[in-house]
Amino acid sequence: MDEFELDDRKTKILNAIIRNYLKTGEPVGSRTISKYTDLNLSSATIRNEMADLEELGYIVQPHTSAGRIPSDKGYRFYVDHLMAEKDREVDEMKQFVIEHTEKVDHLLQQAARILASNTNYATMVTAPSYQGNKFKFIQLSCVDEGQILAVIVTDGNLVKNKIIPVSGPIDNETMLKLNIVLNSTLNGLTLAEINLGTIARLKEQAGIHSDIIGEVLDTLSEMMLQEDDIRVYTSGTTNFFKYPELSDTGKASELISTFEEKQQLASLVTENLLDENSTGIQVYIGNESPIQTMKDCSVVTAVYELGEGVRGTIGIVGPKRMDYEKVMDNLKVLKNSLDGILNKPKGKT
Amino acid sequence: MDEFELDDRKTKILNAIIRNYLKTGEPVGSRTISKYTDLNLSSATIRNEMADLEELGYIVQPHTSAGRIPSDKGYRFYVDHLMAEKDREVDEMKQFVIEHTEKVDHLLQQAARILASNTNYATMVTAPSYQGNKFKFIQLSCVDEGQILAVIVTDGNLVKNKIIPVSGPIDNETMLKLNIVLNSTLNGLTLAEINLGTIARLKEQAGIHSDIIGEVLDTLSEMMLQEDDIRVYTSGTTNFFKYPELSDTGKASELISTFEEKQQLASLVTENLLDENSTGIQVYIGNESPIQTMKDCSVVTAVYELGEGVRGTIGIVGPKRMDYEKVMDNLKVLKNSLDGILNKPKGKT
DNA sequence: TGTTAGCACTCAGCGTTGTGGAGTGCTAAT
DNA sequence: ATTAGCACTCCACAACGCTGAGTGCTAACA
Repeated sequence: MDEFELDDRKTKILNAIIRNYLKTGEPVGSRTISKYTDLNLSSATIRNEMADLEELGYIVQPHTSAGRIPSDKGYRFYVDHLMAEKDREVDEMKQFVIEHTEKVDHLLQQAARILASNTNYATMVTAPSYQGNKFKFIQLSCVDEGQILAVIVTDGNLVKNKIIPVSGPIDNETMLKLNIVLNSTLNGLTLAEINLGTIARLKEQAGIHSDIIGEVLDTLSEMMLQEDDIRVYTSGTTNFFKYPELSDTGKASELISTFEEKQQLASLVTENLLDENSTGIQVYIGNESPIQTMKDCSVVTAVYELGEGVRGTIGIVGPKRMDYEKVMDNLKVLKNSLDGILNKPKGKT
Repeated sequence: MDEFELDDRKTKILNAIIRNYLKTGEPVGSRTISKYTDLNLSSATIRNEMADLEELGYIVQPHTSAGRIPSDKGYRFYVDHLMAEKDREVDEMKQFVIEHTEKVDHLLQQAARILASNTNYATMVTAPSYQGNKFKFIQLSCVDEGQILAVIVTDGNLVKNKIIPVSGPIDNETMLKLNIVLNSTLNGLTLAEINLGTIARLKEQAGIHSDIIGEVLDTLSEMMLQEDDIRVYTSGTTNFFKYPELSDTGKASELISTFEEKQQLASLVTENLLDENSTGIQVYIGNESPIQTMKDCSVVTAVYELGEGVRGTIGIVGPKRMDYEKVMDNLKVLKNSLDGILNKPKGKT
């Protein structure tokens, strides 16, 4: 649709402007372009074209008699049409992932850190969530007179536990029975598949201990709408200071706050997790981002899938003039490394 | 020792200087003091005394013809001798804690947040660690052919789990036996009390499945030296920008980075956890802090004890001219609220 | 002897000014 | 359609000078 309003020369000029701006961060003037590009045009000609491009909304002028910088629309055009695909920088990362498969927590924190130091932007990695995950195993045990421990394992081998207070002690036999009932009823179900019918049936079978079942199911549903519990690992938030356009007006510090309040980040990221099975990479430019604080930033996210249904997100937040190619490359590589890591045979000898 | 080199008047003047500086953050001049203090002295006299105080090392001059600001030694004298003890600001916090006892994670994050918004400094709260904690309950279960799940509960109701891969399937009976052996042998022991003898005995009883026992014990010891896994919740790191003496030279951004690398914070805090049973509040001024990044800050920490042996730390990091009274008050209150929370009867009706 | 008033000196902070460079838009020539 | 040239705009930055706050020192005073 849009791309027809740009002829070949305009496209080239726009491309040159953006590339240049991405590098320098300074408004770029007509003279610069007239030298930079292969099509040999004088600065005056460029000026005319730039005036057109500005009218079309692809670039803007911070003030009269300054060069031009890309608008959101300009950036969008760039990532959609102009950007080259590359495949480099694969090595380093791949190794890193393979080596540290033991602890998911550390793995992800590491991932965030490397990504940040690689790109010089702020990064975040959300821990896998239980999206559409099936039950594998549930176990209740008495730890104490008034307390029982519920442990829940899902298909992706994610483990969750909760201590449930009960009114009185429960004998071993009841415990065993409850376990059997729970396991046989719930096994193989996804969280979403538990409905009132299931619950009623469970409670019936549990007899006098239906209250415990209730508690257990509560824990389950807690797991479901666990938005607020999503673990988010961040790194390189101070990178915001490296970009004057962000660090100037205290925006950087707002952004850092946002990164500390991991909840918000989580929300940014969950919508991708749910909506799509698209394995693609999402780019939000400026106001396209759902988080207001980031209206002067670009956000690039990717979904990874550790194991069957166990999904998380990687994200990078930087200035609009971020190096999109590099960022997307990095994301792709990391995503590939993480994908299916749980299903792969362990690296141990 | 030191305090004898200061007569009464010098003490009063030093006190006035520091209090004033804490409020304003500006170097304080002789004239200000001559009006501020009750002892009616002219600015000239004050100047003489200030010259003395400077020679003694309690105050310094940022540059000629500027007022004086407290040195580290001055601050130290202040917190040790001059500071008034108060007991206010108890209300708000107490309530907060009582209401949200469900999830420790959230509780602590909340604690950090409130503390930060209360004090306007950066705060951190470390999650409880298993220091000297006793076993209460251990359970192995088969989740899969090649995998068993080990769940460990400690005295403080902290739950830890790990999935252990095994070579072949294990029948239910063996499982049961292993559980019994583990529980009966380990019950009531602290992590430190497991020695080679215990291990040997366990393995012997386990027979052919001693390898599993080995794995379990590995998990246990992992829990022990879990320094690197200490959870740290931070909040208000951007508060550093509120204090020019920190935000100027990019120190703030270094500090924020330090707060992102939670490991370092953990190390700052663990020494208190281990060394002392002192329930006191620690104050590090400037270079007294073990973390180099914080040489221009003061750090105040307190140890809380959620339950028997389940300890964590609360800490506040701010400029040297922080409001020590307020900070220590807040820490005390929060500490009191957290202390013994696990042992208290639940607030539910 | 301790305290005070007065004076000369220092220095950071701030607003003012002016200059240079980069960039634009427009017009006229090619 | 493209280009060269010119006048204009505006930001960035350095230089300047002023002001206010503060000191140290000396001389007078109780």
